[in-house]
Amino acid sequence: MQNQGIIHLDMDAFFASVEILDNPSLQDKPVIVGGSSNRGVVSAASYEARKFGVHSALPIVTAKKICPSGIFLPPRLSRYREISTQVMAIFKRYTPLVEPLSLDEAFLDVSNSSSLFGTATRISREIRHIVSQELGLTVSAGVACSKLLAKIASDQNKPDGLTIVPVGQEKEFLSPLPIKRLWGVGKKTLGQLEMLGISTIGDLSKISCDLLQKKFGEKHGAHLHLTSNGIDNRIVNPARETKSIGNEDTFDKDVLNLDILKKRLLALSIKVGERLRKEEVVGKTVSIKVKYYDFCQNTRSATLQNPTNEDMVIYQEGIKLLAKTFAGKKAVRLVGINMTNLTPGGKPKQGLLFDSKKIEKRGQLTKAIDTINEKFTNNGERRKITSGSLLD
DNA sequence: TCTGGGGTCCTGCGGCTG
DNA sequence: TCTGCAGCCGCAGGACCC
Repeated sequence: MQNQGIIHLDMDAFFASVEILDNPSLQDKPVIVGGSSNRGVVSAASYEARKFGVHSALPIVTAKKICPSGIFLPPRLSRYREISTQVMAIFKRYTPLVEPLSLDEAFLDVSNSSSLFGTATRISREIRHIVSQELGLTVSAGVACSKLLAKIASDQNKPDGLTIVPVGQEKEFLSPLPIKRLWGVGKKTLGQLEMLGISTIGDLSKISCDLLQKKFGEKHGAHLHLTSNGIDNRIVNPARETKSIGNEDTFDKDVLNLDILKKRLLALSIKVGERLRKEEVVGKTVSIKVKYYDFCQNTRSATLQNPTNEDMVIYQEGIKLLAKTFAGKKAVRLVGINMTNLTPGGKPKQGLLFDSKKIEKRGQLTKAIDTINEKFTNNGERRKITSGSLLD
């Protein structure tokens, strides 16, 4: 018999709840956290705002129309990160096996914690109580024998709910649920499944793995078959490595001017470089993303000879890639830059031997700039100074 | 409604290499 | 020397998640 030792914990309307926590006069008001410009979307909405139909990913413009009394606030990511660290620390009092999925949710494997703290159900009750007492926030929990079921369960009784999937009743729990509740079923897959006349997880579980693989590809098909049958053998992994680090920005107005695009790309390269150095990793593949006014998008990537975390190297490669897109010919809405192929290493690898002094100097300069920015930057989100050479 | 920003993973294609 | 093939890898795009 499988052990019912997996808990999924999910903070309720996290960003909005933190805003209310910091400003209690917002209590019971429709708080909407989202992008500062009218081009943004909703990141989080309080349950009061949800009564108006506001939900995450809804365009801000629409949210303002359907909820004119809404209190619209820009996101304060550094504050949310701070609270998230405190929440995760509470989780870790019960088990070292905590796998954060994002700032506001995590899986816990408490299979080996029962002698100290009792059953998974008891632990999840206790955690919810402590988070509420110590931080003033509510969290919903799901308890089951697998990550898949725990995650679906935590969503059953939101907000401030606890759902337990008893061992042996996994199929009964899953069968009547709509397929969109399944991890990996988004808009496209949902449409295709509906065309096959499938509406519940129970319906899907009756379809052969072969057919699903033909329709959705080998991996995705097999995944749908297994999960719809309640099979999920993934373990809780507390040490998941970051695979990529990137930043992107949407312009207030579509941009045709290449100089403006390059300047934004520079600012983004600096952000990415800073983050790589902070994480003490170097990246080997640079990718850029360009989204045009018509929402078509291009991605271009190139793999460097030597991995780097230097702003200038990232930027220069980004510029080369930008030249391979329609930027400058077609108005651009968004530009982004991303590093993948990450490996540990604080120092960028040297390219040519005779460049070693220059690289060392550049490294020292970059480090000094990072230190100054760390000291003086507000919220860690806006860089105050930069290396003049980067602007050449 | 008019569509962000941070990611992960997968698929398909084409080039390179043995 | 040329051709065909398989396997690998880089690249581009897409779907999905929060």
